[in-house]
Amino acid sequence: MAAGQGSATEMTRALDAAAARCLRSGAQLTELRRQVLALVLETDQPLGAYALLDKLKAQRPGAAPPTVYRALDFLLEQGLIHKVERLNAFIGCVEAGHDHGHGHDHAHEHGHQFLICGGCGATIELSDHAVAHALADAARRVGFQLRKTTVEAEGFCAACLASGAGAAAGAPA
Amino acid sequence: MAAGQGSATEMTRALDAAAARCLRSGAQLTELRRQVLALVLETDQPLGAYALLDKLKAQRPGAAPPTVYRALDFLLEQGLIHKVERLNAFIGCVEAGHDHGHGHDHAHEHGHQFLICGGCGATIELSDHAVAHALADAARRVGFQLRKTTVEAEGFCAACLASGAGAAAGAPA
DNA sequence: TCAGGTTCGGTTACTATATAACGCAGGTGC
DNA sequence: GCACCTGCGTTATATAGTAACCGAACCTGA
Repeated sequence: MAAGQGSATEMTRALDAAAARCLRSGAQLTELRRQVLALVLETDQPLGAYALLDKLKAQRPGAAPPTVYRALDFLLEQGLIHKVERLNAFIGCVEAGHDHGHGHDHAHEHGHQFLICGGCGATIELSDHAVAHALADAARRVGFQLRKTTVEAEGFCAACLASGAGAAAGAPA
Repeated sequence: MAAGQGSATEMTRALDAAAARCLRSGAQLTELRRQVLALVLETDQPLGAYALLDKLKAQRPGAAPPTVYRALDFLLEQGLIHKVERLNAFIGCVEAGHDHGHGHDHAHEHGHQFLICGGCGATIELSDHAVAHALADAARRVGFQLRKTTVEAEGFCAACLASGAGAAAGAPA
């Protein structure tokens, strides 16, 4: 359960695509980085750095905080994962799987958004251009040059609303 | 310098307005909360909880982490300050000053956005409806009920771009 | 006037998140 | 060989945030 990648094969394919993408940008997806990426991808929910560290220790007993943080920094730079600021946690980038020729240049991020369900903890990644454009417009209007955007929201997902989990908090009985 | 409120008088007026607003919502702006709010307001840049704690200790020698965090939680609930997630820091809410009759209900947040300058650290608060609406639309489209949104961006402010601080990072020579 | 609640905040201890600084191993180029 | 770079192990520490317990102040109702 909680598998972001359905099968080992799929995972391998995703990791290889990531490796290829790194190479194209002159970076190297080393064994450590590949392990950390695999751990992030195999959980489709955001994973804290220390939760990740615990998992990593199974494969790499000597692992310490800098071990994971360095790998995470690399993966963030490569756009292979995202950080969910509200949770101080990391999650695979949905875009990273599809290998469109140029990758995205992490300077030309099209923007992404996270919706975090307070009921079940599910985190949904959107890639809504209207949101990205509205923010870009607002920034341009005050002469601000965007480099990286963080758009996150907390609330209730459709499933939790349907099952009434949102009712208690959203509409008091 | 770095005064969000131009004068002591202005600050007092802002604090009194905040107190009035708290009363209306059945809450109390105690001396501690008032001190913490004043410290946040007198710095127009985001302030970390521990930086705040240091300042607070001048007035309240026994202050400890829970002292500030409890006050900050209260001020956040009242909508008097915001948390900048990317910085784990707190900043006064620009809206809180103007005392429009009903306050805003912190359930009906109209949404706000922060633009954080990587050059000078300035943090600009926007209140752009287009951004808020775009996000609300995107959420509704996937059946997600928003409760609280976090929209933050890092980049370069107009002043830093003009003085060339952004050139190095934004447009390689 | 006293028991019972509530809010507020002091205090101690702790957990969680993140980074600094040092150093070494392996590759690359001269 | 020597200088340089990247990657990472290792130790220590900084920063951020909470849990739990306690007592003071203040209500309230009997």
